[in-house]
Formats: sequence, C-alpha cells, structure tokens
Amino acid sequence: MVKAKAESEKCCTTSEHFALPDVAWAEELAKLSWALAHPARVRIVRLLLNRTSCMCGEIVEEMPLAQSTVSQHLKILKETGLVQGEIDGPRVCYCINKDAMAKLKKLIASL
Amino acid sequence: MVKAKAESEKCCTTSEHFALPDVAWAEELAKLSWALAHPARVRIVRLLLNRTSCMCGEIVEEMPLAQSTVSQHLKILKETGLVQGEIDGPRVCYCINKDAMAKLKKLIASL
DNA sequence: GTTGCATATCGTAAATCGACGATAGGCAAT
DNA sequence: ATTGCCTATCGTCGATTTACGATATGCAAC
Repeated sequence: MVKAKAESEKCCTTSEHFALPDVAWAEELAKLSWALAHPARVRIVRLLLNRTSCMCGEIVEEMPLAQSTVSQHLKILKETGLVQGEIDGPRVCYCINKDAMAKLKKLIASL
Repeated sequence: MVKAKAESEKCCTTSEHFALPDVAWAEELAKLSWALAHPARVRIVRLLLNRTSCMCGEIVEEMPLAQSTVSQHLKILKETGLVQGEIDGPRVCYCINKDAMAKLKKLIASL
C-alpha cells in the first residue's frame, strides 16, 4: 500500500473539479450489476452461457434452492434483460440475451 | 428429469451435462458486482477513477446524500476491496484499488 | 372435459439495505 | 487541554431482498 504522509503529492491533488458522472449511466450499470449481485444469479448466467439454452427445471436441478426461489431469480434476470425466456410447450426455455451481456461488458470495461 | 427430447429441436439443443460453475467463483463475482449494484456507488467509483484520489468530503459534495450515507457506501466499497482509503491527517483520502478493478473487469470479461 | 407436468405467483417471515440524524472518535491547530 | 473540523459509527425506520411452501396458471396428452 502507498503511504501518503506528505499530504500534497501522492494523495488528494484536488484542485480540479470534475463533473458528476452521468446519473443515467450510473443507474444503468447499477441495474446490470445488481443482476449479478447474488451468487445464485451468477451461477444461472454461467449455466446459460455454457449452453445454448436451458429449461427452468434443469436450472433448478443444478441449484441448491427451491423451484420458486430459482424462478424468482430468473424473473430478476429477465427484468434486467440479461436473460430471456420463451415458452416451449409446457416448459420455458431460457437463454442469455447477448446484447445485454455485451452492454454489461462494455459498461464494465469502460469503467 | 428431462424426458422431452423429441419435440424440442429449436430450443434446448443440449444433451450434454455441464458441471456447475464454481461456487466460489460465483460468490466472488457476486460480491464485486454487488459493490456496483447501487447508483451511488457507481458514481463514487467513477468519481475516484477520474481523479488520482479524493477526500470523503469532496465525494459528499458531489452526491445528493447525507455524509453518513456516503460513508456507508464507502465502507461497502472498501469491504469489497474496490476502494481503499488512507488517513491523511484529520481527513481520509480514497482511491481506487486498481488490482480489484482489474479483477472485476477480468471476471466480467470472462463471462 | 380430466390428468399430469412444468413454471409462475402468492403469502409470509427473517434478514438485509438504504437513508437519515445524532453522536463518537481522530487529528491538527490553538 | 481545548477547540474545530472531518469521518466513522450508532440507532432507527421503512423498503427491499431472499427464502420457502402452497397454490395458481399454462400446456400437452389422454
């Protein structure tokens, strides 16, 4: 760690005044980050990324969570746009929204 | 129990079984993502990235939040390792932990 | 229609978050 | 030591999250 005892050079060279980062930008990144802010959702996303798509039931089997809990996490992932699901008969097939994933990666990378 | 295989050709084309994503890996990414899961924390991180460092008071000035609330967000950012603060006299100087930022970017990029 | 399966939603409880004011603690100058 | 400033922590509140079982909904087959 950097030791800053001389108060003027390494630390707090603060005469310049920066504008606030764009609030909408921050909210967008916060929303996408929040989608991944729970280990179960990260694992679901990884699971979907390793497959072309996945049934809800298969996800439930892989997770140590009740079906209703997994369904709630999937709902969150859908609301943030990271995941989309299409009805396939009596089941629902989930897959990653590549555009949303790209956007998340771009936002993080541009930090 | 996946019994339907005849009717689903457009969807769920995977019969292979993937191992669970690493749980620890998921928890690590979830923790870092959670640090950015609030617009105020995203703005703080951006603010710090645009400067070499920043006093707590300057952050408070830029945010429409009370000082105690900003301090709480800073505590969260410190706990996740994204930000580090050093005491500089009666003030505290915050700056980005570049290693943690790189780790976050790497984890997201490797999704 | 009914049955059976897969998923979503409801209801609820415990835990956590986010916000604030008030207060405590630390440091420098007096 | 006292004062004054800056930051952290405490206490509290309401809102949200997370978890579960129970129930409802939707679809296909019978």
